[in-house]
Amino acid sequence: MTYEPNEGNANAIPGNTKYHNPTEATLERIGGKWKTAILCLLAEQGTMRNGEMLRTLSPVTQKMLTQQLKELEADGLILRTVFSEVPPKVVYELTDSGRSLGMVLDPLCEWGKRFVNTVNQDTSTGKE
Amino acid sequence: MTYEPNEGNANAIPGNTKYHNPTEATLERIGGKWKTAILCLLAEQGTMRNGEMLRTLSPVTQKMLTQQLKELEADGLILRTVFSEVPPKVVYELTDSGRSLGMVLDPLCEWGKRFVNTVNQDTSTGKE
DNA sequence: TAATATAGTTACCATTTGGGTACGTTGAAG
DNA sequence: CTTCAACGTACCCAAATGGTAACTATATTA
Repeated sequence: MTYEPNEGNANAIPGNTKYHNPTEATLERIGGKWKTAILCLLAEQGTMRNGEMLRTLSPVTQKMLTQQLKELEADGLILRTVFSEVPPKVVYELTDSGRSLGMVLDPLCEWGKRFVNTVNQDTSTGKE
Repeated sequence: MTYEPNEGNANAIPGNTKYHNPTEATLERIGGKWKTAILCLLAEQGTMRNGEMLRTLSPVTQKMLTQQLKELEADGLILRTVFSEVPPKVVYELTDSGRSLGMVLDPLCEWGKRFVNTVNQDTSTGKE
């Protein structure tokens, strides 16, 4: 009942050869370099403008921010609203779907804190 | 209380410039292509040998499997036991730390199932 | 003598992801 | 006429990740 493996089980994603289970589908959507940070910010602030995020998430670059926001929007996790003003104004906020991610991001964060406190120090993956 | 952003907050990881929050630390450990599937299998089966996983996770390749298992071991999530026999025998199982990941993988899986059922069809990220 | 089984390793290539720098748009302010 | 603010896009490069095929070791079996 925990992770639900690949093909042939009730949770396999029909017609999808890309993931082996729903877990990977989720990971693919929150896996970008700045995505959890962005989702975090929006969850806390409600709405935010491009410039605000750029400053808050520094040293993210405009390009990376735009890219991550686009992907999150394409996945229906955030809403982008453009105001036809000059200078331009664009506001981002979570959709219901994006808000529902709290349920998964919370445990991720909790585990991360515990992990860092016990195993501690960047054993990570042996890379770098 | 949800995602906990970067630098300067109580959950920032000390001396670590690699992640912005504990969530990313977790993601880095479960983010490999076959890792959730492997953790899944081990959670269900208890212990497994290399060959078993190779068959069960097909079409994973030996190289990828070895690589993912090595990383999981380095991160303290699984235990690798070698029996000095011929032909060789190696057995893998979850550590306590690895077992505790159920808490985070479960919600990931649940969200993935719901996501697929609602937004459905691979909107994914616009790539591919 | 040669094939078998197990659990890898190594070299090499392709794809994906992340990142840097420069440029574009628009109307108002100086 | 030039500059600024706000929000991007285009182009190009580097690093990380995923994947394929060939090679290794050794006791046992045929």
